[in-house]
Amino acid sequence: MRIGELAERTGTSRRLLRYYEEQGLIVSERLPNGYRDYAEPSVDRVIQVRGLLDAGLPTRIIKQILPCLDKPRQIYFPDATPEMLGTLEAERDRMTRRAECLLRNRDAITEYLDAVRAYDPAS
Amino acid sequence: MRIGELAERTGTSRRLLRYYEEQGLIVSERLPNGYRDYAEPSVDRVIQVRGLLDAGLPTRIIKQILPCLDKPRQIYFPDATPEMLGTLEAERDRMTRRAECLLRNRDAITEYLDAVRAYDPAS
DNA sequence: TCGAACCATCACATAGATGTGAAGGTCAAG
DNA sequence: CTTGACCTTCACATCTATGTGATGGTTCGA
Repeated sequence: MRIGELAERTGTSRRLLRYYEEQGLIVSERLPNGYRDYAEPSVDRVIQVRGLLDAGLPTRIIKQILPCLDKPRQIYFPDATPEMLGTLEAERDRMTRRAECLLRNRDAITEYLDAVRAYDPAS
Repeated sequence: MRIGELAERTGTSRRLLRYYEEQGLIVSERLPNGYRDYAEPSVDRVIQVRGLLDAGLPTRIIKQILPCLDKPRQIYFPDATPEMLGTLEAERDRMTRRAECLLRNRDAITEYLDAVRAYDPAS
């Protein structure tokens, strides 16, 4: 598919799709006329990327995480240097802390909303 | 305490503490000489703010969430407009989605690491 | 009293994710 | 053959969170 369709299906501007490609987060083939040509899995990939960006990860880190997400699992073991593995572990832990922070605060919001509703059931 | 101590205890630059105050995320008294004077709870507050910023929330939203986090619970019911409650609900749901995204991807990283380690137990 | 170590405000710079628009190529349908 | 809707690259603008440095006031200990 061309960039317009991918943009529409992922709710992402064309500008950003090109940016993600520039950052190495997605790839595209080129049609004979120079247009970008995306395979079907690009849709999920872009959605993944957007979710991670929205959760505060920079493209630099997302790029390192992406190989972990490819199913069918295609692990290029030789590429997995010890530093790389260390980075992944650190990021994984950081993601856990982030998620905990989000859930903790989310629960506080829920509590707050419940309290307000108990006070004024009309809302 | 003055800004230097708060900075040290929260691992945050003085510059950022002043910025958070400007954004309405923290408050401070002033000493007779004009220096900022922070109460003890500011430490936790700053840590909260940093966690939420790191999880991708903009200061604008964090500011709206903060009143939910004050314990002992001090809910200013008259301030709770219906729009405000709607915003809170929406943000709460967004936080849930963010956390899910983080945990999902974190699990994928863990799987990946396990697979690599199964291949080469040395790492 | 002087210097070091705080503090203040203010302005300018940077980096990352994004928007916008210019200038121009491709293609299909009227 | 022209028009409109795509696409390309490139450059510049914007917003937010941050760094950095200038300029100057306060306080405290040698």
